[in-house]
Amino acid sequence: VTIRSVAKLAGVSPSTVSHYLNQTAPLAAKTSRNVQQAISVLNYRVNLSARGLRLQRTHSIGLIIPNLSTPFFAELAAMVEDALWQKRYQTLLCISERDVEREYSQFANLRSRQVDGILVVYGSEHSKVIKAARESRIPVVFIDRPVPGEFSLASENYYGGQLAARHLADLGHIHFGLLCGEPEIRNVAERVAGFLAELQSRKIKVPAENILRGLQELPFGLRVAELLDRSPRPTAIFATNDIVAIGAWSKLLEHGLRIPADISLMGFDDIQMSRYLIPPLTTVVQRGQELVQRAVELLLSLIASRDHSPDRLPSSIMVNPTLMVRGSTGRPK
Amino acid sequence: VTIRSVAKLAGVSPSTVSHYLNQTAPLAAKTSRNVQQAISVLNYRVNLSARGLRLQRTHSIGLIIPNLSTPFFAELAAMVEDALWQKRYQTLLCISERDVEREYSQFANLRSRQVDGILVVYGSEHSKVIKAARESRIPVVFIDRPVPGEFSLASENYYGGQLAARHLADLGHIHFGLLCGEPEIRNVAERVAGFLAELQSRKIKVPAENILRGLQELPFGLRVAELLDRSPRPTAIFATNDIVAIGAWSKLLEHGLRIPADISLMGFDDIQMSRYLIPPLTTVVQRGQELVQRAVELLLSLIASRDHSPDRLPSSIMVNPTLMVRGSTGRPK
DNA sequence: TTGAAAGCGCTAACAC
DNA sequence: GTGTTAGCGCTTTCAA
Repeated sequence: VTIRSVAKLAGVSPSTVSHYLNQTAPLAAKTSRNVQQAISVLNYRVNLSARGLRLQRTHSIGLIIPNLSTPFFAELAAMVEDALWQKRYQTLLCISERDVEREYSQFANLRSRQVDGILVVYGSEHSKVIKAARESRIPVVFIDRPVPGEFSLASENYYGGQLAARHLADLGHIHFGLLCGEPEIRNVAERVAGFLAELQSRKIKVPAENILRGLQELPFGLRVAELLDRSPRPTAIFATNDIVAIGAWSKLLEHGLRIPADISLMGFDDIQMSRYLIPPLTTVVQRGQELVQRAVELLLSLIASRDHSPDRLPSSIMVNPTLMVRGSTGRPK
Repeated sequence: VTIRSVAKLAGVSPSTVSHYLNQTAPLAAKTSRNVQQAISVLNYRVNLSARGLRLQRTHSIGLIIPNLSTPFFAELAAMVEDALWQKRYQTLLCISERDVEREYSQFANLRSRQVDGILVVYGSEHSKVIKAARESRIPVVFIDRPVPGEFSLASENYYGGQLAARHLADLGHIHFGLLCGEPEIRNVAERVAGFLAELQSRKIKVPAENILRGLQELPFGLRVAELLDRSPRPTAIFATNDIVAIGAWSKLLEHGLRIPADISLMGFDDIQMSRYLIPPLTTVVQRGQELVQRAVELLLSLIASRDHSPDRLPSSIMVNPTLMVRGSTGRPK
């Protein structure tokens, strides 16, 4: 059932139906009614594939994201879908698994599908998508990391690391343990750098053996046990994301330690779950909602202005994280 | 850059380029080379929007899912994206938030976009999507609940509830507490029914006051504290999903109870996180990977056979859950 | 082995 | 106010 069949039934031309659909010309009341009738009789629905071809606009956006098993990413994805749905855009989901090749071919595929724009939470510093974005004329906005020369939004991770250190040091902690995700991930590296820099400015050193490295996933947090053997034993643990902190939390409880009486624990991200642990997790809040909101607005405005205005200059927007003090941190004994 | 420009540069006709692209006719080696060259010079990529219009096949699938904040759903969504990507299909993501109207308009929108098929994890027993699916000719497969008269895959939740009860009763438990999600969600109701039926067959009664009801989300699990006041105090707790069990787990630890020495705890789903708690959670495994794998295969085969074969008869495939005994359950004191 | 031509369903000048 | 027509980029007979 096409626009033609509707036109035929209503006794008008296809273009009249189109005008009715898009309110692109005033119709006689009677004509309007006839068309409306025909549409509902036939249960007609516009073919967006055809419209997309004609308009060179599909009203769809590609989202490339490393995974959904990291709660922070799942939350981002959901916020993106919601923001786009509000604007009547369809989300095309691509999970890259941080695989550079996969990510790249997903990008190419999205372009082939004529999406109006692409949102990318990229997976690796060696992403080929940046170059691809630069070479194509399609609007792309990067989320979660600053990308020089491209439109991007990211959290100021270094500052977030500083916030964490400041909070713990202000409480009086001197002996620290760190659970660091992959140092190749720049966000992680910056959180750690900010954390250590803040401590250094207070003349506090963290011994190298107190800095553990592993994947940014829950099981890595279990390795916190290793830090308990150090002497002096750390009185505060900083994990580079919440999910690792949750792993640590679980292990610490198992060891019979009380949080925060015996040991303080901090994370980074503020995923939903962090609020509900007992004690709830003190963390550095990445303002995901703001990141997504602004990214979507930016992307849609780039799309809107694409044909009309001259090229806007790319810029990286940095969103400052904030400190959320909950129950998992306190003064050292 | 279109197929025309490629044709022009290569000195052939558009149809020849098309034949090259789709290997739908043998080309002279030399022609092939020319076309190949022109394609790479112009960096041509086929416009899938146009191809979709022409072929009446977009190689895209819609996925409607209640949310991504429930880890089980996030895992399902990721598995769907992956399975479809393997088959070179694009996933169009729609999050319904269990909102009947939203879900319905997402379904309609997906149809307008000419997706080849739709996968729906539906949000409510009053979903309008079932009716819509029945009235449209588009292949639809429901996941997570059986839908009479439609293609669907679901876990045998009643049996899963029985498995849980059997395990706990076999360990010698007599006094139980239940944390039940929304009873309007049929899956939940069936898990509970199976659980209670199995106990009843063993002449074990669960007092009504030991059955708490709430949302299937983590904070509800915290209410497990209420069950600790009952006398006799329950020695085993069954939650209708893992995330609620995790909430309970956290609260129980806070109360200084040892799991499973003082109290046993079971969940349902087997989300990734359950493996990493300490102690790891004994749970009923919903085989999400199998659900998704079979759903995708079914959907694609429906799509493939749509024009050729006669209509296949819809059927509900029930996947039996399995028991995963981990550390959170043991004999009562 | 290649090309001409029609058409997928829609929109938008432009004419009436 | 409404209709005619061309064309978005592609595939696919059918003919050469």
